[in-house]
Amino acid sequence: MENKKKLIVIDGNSLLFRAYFATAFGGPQSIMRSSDGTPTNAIFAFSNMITKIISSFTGGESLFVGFDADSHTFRKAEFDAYKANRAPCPEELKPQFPMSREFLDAMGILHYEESGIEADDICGTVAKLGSAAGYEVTIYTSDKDYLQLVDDNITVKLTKKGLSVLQDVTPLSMPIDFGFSPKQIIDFKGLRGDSSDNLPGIPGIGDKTAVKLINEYGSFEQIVAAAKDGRIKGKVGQNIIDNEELGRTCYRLATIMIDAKLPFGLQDTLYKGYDFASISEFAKKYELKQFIQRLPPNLKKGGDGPRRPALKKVTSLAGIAFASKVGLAVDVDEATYHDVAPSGLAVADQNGIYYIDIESAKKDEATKRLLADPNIKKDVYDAKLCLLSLAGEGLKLEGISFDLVLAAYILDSSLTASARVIFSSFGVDVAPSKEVVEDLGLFSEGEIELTGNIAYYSLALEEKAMSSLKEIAAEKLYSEIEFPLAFVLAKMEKEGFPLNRGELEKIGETFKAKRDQAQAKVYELAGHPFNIASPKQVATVLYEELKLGGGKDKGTSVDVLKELEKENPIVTYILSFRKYAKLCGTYIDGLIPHIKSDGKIHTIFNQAQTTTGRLSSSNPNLQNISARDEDAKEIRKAFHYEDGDTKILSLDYSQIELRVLASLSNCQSYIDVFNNGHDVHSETARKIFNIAPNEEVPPLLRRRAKAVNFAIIYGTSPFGLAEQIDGTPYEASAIIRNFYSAYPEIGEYLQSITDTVTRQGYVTTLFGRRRYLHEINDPVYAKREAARRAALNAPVQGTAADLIKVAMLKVDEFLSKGNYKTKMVLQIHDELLFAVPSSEVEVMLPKLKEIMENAISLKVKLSAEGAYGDTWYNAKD
DNA sequence: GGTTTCACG
DNA sequence: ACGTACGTGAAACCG
Repeated sequence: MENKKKLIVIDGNSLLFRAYFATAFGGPQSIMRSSDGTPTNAIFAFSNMITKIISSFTGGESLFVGFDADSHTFRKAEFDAYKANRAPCPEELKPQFPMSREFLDAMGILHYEESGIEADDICGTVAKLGSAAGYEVTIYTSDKDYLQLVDDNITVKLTKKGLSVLQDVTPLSMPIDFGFSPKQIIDFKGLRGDSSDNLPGIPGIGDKTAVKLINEYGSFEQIVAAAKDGRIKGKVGQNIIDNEELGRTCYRLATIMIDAKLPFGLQDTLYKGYDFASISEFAKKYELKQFIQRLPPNLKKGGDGPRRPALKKVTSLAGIAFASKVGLAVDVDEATYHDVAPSGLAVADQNGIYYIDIESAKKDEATKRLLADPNIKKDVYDAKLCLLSLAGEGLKLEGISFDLVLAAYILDSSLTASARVIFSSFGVDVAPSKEVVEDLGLFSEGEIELTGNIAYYSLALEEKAMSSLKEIAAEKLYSEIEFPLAFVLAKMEKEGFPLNRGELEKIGETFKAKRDQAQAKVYELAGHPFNIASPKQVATVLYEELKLGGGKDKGTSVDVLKELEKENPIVTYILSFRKYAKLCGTYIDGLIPHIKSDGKIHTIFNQAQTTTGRLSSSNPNLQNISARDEDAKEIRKAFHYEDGDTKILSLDYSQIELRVLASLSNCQSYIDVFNNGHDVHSETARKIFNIAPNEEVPPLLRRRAKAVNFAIIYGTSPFGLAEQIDGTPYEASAIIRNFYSAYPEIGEYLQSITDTVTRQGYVTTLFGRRRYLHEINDPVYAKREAARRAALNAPVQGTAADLIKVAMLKVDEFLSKGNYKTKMVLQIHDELLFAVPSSEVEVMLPKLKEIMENAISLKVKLSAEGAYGDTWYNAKD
């Protein structure tokens, strides 16, 4: 069969309505909006649908969207009640109609509307033009009237549920699904009417009668004739005769025009691709963050964005005269660069982009010289990844001068760490455009082009990024903290942290045994086996079968199950199963594949991930190894060095976030608690519960005070605190009031944060790291409040993150300059772990403690506590 | 791919 | 009257 040209026709009104209601779950108050309150839910779903449709385009397809212009149509002129029963358009949808046209313009998609005729007349005309010209036409709509257009070339895709479930209607499927042929939908509407358009049809005729009559007599006119000559008996026949004209009117109104005069032709519907600058501006304007990622790069029109030279694939860099500063990118998977070798690398300057495969690079003296030459500066995207993935292939890299991902992270920590999104924030698309991929002819070559673009634009954007950093007064945060830290983290990742596989497996055996015991008890008490790992099945057993907690499904989280424990011992066993299953899955079976041939785990420290400035750890995450639960922390015993010499030193900041809060708020009485070496939770308990200095603080009150201190950092709410202290919100708010009267400066400080974020839309840490809270002025109260709490927490959590980063830099400098063998191996937010050979054990603890405590100067003393251990488990007092 | 649960700070 | 702690990553389920 020949390949027919494709034409997609979309009823814009119909789809936008669908898009709105498919995403307006919580009512108008909770729909998605941009930060100025503009509703964007329908646009979000509509644009996703369009990108999904065009994602299958390979070039040469046509695409058209028709809209209603207004309610003045020829149908309304003929029949005053036409569509008179329509519910008014939701207020939140109205502004999204012009936005959808804005979207289509930005995407380069032809759309049209005209006063007097409706979207279906425009779409019908375009579809039939396409059909006549032999196109394979697909119409997207939720309106069944369109079925009259179905022919050998036209398929209608009816939305069934939301926007994702579609029913294909073809000439073959129509009689099966609807009981008549496409043309007969009009006859059907003449008889039956259409309640959504307020067309009454013939009184007394419903779906069944209409289908029956159509099958018996064929068309509306033939049915009228049959009624008149008595072939249709009884009330039905009489009704047809009495309402002949009304039926005929309905018939006419249900007929879609296929000969509307349009000011454009079929050839104008050819989709020529989108302009990246226009569409990224649109996405930015309405804060559609994920949208850019979904854009099919092969449909981007070339020539937009800053110009760049064509990429050349080479097997040697010999003879190429590069500038003294180049852009460099490594073609490697960012999640597995410790294990999986890169495919190649790209080097670029203003005049050229060169890609060399990894095997050639390893053999090429010119490449090795360029990479290792500290005098040839390299601008990169993700220095740590470049450094380590090349090192893994024996390629030395020196002279890294700029890291775009870190600069972008400081400029906006909320951007997702995907290269395409980050570069798009500078107005550049690094995904290769259609022309380029076509020239190369091979899909896999896309990665090569991407690498080349990243190399080129990392260099090209340095100046722009640096001046933006200067504008927000964050160039020091970049150049004195984040950029140098990348090299420290690279060392830590490369060094790794030892984990003994055999011992871990042995610990795993005991966990598995306990898990299986718990499972057996659960099955026994439930009377049958089921999947305890499935929250749904657990809920069925607990609430439906055993009728616990009154038989009402309250969820299956730990808090809920703890409540139900006294009702039935099965709950205890379910909790036990959960715990051991989690340990086996995540910490035994999950960690084993990450142990490399050197007996170590090499995590990845994500430096441009969190919104607050913290690091995160992945592949695997070594920042959440069990520490609280007695059984679970046994796992830490398997982390140790095998040489019988190296000890693990753990040093952690005590109450770092509360100290930061004391300093930021300049609350002298709170500062004094720390500077006098007192226990902050006990002192807080004394203040808020009025405990005399000569009295002991009861453990319960200390626990409650601790919860209060945390509540303050997290953005207090009486309800949330009440939950934590097992009290009432009333009690909790009294306690919070007591706290603020004891430490008034803290209350004033937190209020100032609320004011600041509401006014300027972001908050900053002590080092000028910003966090934007776009939702702070959201019309939805809950979103606004969530943003406010995050804003209260961000300066505290973020300053603590900045602080330990400075400490890490100072520690690294100390260890390097002193030529010590001690290595810094892990960072866990307020804690640093070191591998210390016995020869250095004596000097290290006090020295590192001192460096950490004096890393920066706050209004409050810092304190770091630590201990050595043979294993991670023992590295504490 | 989104949701639930749970490990950490 | 709202709906209720901040920041992460991994595994498993489920549609």
